[in-house]
Amino acid sequence: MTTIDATPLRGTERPGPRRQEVATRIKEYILRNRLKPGNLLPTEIELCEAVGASRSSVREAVKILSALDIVEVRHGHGTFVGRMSLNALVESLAFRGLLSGEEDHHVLGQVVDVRQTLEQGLAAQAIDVLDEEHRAELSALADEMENLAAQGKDFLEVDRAFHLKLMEPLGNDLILQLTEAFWQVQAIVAPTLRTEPEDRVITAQRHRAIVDAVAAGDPAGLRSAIAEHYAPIRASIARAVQP
Amino acid sequence: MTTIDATPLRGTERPGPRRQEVATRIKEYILRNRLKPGNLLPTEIELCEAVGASRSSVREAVKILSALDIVEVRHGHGTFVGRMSLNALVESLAFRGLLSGEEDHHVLGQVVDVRQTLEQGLAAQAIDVLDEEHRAELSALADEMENLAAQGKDFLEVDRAFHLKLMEPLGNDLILQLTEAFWQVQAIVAPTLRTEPEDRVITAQRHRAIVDAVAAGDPAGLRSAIAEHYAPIRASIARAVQP
DNA sequence: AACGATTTGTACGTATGTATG
DNA sequence: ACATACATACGTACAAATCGT
Repeated sequence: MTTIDATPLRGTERPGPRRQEVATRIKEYILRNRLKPGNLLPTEIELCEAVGASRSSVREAVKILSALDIVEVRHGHGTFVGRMSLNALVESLAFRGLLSGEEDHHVLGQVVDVRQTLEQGLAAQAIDVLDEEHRAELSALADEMENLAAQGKDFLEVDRAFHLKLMEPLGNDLILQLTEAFWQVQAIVAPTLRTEPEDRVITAQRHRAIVDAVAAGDPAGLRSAIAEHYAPIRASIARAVQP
Repeated sequence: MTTIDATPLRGTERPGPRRQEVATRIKEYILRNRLKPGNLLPTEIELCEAVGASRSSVREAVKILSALDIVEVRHGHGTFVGRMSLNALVESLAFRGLLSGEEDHHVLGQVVDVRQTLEQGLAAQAIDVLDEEHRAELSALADEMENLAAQGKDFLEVDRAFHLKLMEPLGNDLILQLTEAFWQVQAIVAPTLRTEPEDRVITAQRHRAIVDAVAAGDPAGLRSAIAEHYAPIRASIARAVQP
């Protein structure tokens, strides 16, 4: 049932590198056979025969696709259709941020801009779809932040959960994954800043303000609460540029 | 001057696959030496010696990094620090869209949501920073769209230029690249829809409305003009689900 | 628990294509 | 035209992980 169009790469036509050709064929195979995430792909050797390439080339192509989470390779088991996460975006952006963050942190600042824009832009409709249960969970997370901040501890995971919970009821997977991705990028790049302990207390309070604005059903208030929530990190970035 | 910390991977410690180890080392090398995009990296053979891995592992690692545009390889020339584009996001998201687009087009719909959210959220400040020259260019692009639409032609490139020009004066590289990336994803996935010729005429007119709102300095009008601009593609998606 | 079959991971060798001088 | 340096491609052999018997 090997159906990878075994046309032997007619004649001299060789547009790009071999691995790119192979990667394209594998993607076409997935589309043509309507495979879904988690489905098994042919073995490397079968792919070699099907596409007429060496195993090295096939492997390099598969590694490219796995870096994009289009496929997922499990040692000793097989190659599967990937989960299509935004891992590639995170890795790429995070590295860019680390590279630029040695001097200024302008990439980090841009990430904060995007996060704020998305959350503010979706705030109004978030209020409409947030039910009582969601509001209670957000409030509980804000409580937890305030407790941890009072103890001088950080609350990375709680913060992550908060922002995801805020966007979750919109029912848009992509927005949820972008929220997650940009949060991760900030979590990776931000530690290169020195963070003031009092900033954490302020940040916890600002999350409380967001919850309050949601409960009050006040879109404009929510937008400004979100903006103020990002003020401490912006201040840290500004401090880092001119210390 | 090879400085890739040639610790021979002490003893039995082998957390992940070899290529992941190598990829991490290469990233560390770039960061440690403060390399910038375009700078030359050591040759594959030098990397092999430095990290104590075989050619195959090094190549697979480099291919992963090149898929993320962290490095860029030029045949017969060498390996360089990459341009850090969002190519990985485009490839990953576009494939996801194609995969889901065989039945419904919910991924395409989510991409449209994100594009609209970003543009609406930035519309207000875009008005503030757009100068006369920008407005003239936007107007010229809208003219061009209307002309092409009247002739029944498509205007993909003009549309792309329009949306980039709208976000350009904000001075945020990341937002510009996200605009470009999501546009590309839509351009790749949308052709799987059948597009009505009259939709193009309407879309051209909606771009004109955006220009007018910018010229009038009317943020609320601009936001609704942007929303209406995406109406035709939303309608196409809805038609595709139940034809 | 142990073994073998299957599949991916790593290593090495050789030849070829490509860009630079 | 030639030489050098580099990436590309192929093939083979063996190691490591997973699964079923």
